[in-house]
Amino acid sequence: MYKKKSKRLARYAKALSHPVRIEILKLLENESCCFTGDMVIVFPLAQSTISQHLKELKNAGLIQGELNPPKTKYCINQANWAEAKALLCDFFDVDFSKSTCSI
Amino acid sequence: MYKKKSKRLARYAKALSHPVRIEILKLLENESCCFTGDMVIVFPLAQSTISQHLKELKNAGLIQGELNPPKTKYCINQANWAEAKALLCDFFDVDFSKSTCSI
DNA sequence: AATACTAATCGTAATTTTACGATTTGAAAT
DNA sequence: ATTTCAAATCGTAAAATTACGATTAGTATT
Repeated sequence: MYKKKSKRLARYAKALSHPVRIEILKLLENESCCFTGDMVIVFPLAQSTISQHLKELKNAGLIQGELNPPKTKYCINQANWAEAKALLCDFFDVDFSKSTCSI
Repeated sequence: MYKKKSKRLARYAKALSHPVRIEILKLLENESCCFTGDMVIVFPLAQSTISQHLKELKNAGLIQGELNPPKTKYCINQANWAEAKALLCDFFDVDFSKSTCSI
């Protein structure tokens, strides 16, 4: 049907298609890790709604949750994050392999 | 509510959240321009469905249509395309300003 | 004026997304 | 054994997405 790359990219893009999910990921980028409760405080949404968005990010593979009862600690799934970045850079013709060039 | 950047990025990501829209954009990247009819031939979807997807890409600002009756020629909206690229690079910490460094 | 052609729009159905409150789960502390 | 707490799940409603066939619009051509 569609190309594998297109499907994977669309999948990641879908995960990024809601502002709260963008901001959750930004938070995890900065803080490296976060509890669900922290996000419920930060964002003006019900706890169940935040959980739902976290589940979607997890299903898309962008984050992973580590059980730490009664809390859950979330962080970025680095492998898939890197894949998403690579797919997007490829799509937009960004040569990210040179992005560390300092000259 | 949400940060302006997050909303814009989410908007662009949403446009990219369907495989056929990814492939339409790839086609436009390669061919630089395309008629609706070309895409109807390429993709296994009804003409009305393709039109719908083109409308979404147009609403998101990623493409623009030039009336050329009875045909319509679509191409990438370079300004918004650049913005989407910049927002994504910023989000993924890719320094795309250095992407042309050849050393 | 009538016809032909492309593409947009309309109407519709099925599915998915988004959001919420209420309930449940599962481990820790009392 | 109960209670407590965070987080997941359930049930549900409203809205949005995706897809299709049918119709309409608008320009060229005959």
